[in-house]
Amino acid sequence: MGDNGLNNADIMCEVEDFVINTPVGLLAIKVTNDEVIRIDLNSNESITSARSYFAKEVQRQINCYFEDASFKFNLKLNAKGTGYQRKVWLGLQNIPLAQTMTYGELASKIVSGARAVGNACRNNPIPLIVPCHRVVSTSGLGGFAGKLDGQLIDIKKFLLVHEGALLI
DNA sequence: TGTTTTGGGGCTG
DNA sequence: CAGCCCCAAAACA
Repeated sequence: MGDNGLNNADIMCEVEDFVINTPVGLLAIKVTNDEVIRIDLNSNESITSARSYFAKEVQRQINCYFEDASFKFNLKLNAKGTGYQRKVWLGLQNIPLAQTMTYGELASKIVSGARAVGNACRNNPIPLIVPCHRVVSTSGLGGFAGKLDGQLIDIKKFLLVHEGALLI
């Protein structure tokens, strides 16, 4: 890491943005040549096509997931965050399909606190693939993408139903 | 229900 | 560095 806070990779890699349509609305996706950097839910941008080979592959895998929730993503991810955040995000990826865990349960696994886990989940730059939707509150669904209710929570609910972790 | 405790992160000075 | 505020929680009465 240099003084300007950038890795060499940040300088060298070209970034491609594209927007796809999914059952949970438009997703704005940001990739480099070989890594997923970010996924934004509820994008307001219009649909744009994936250009690079890698971008097309990301689009293909996301379509596969919406077709069949048991599809396993095989994509290189580059989620930028603090050490703690990365630890939480790693924990998220270890929650099996169709299962949920409470913020407190995940916290005890990594020797932390429930609210701290929630904070890190809120800052997850790659929702969907890093499955923060599988973490719920003891007294309900908890939040999603920084929101406690509304459209985003409907998406969280949809994903859990899609995966079979939640009855309709 | 409401109140209290909680653990990281980010901001400010 | 310290102090302060922000939260997608949880425990408890």
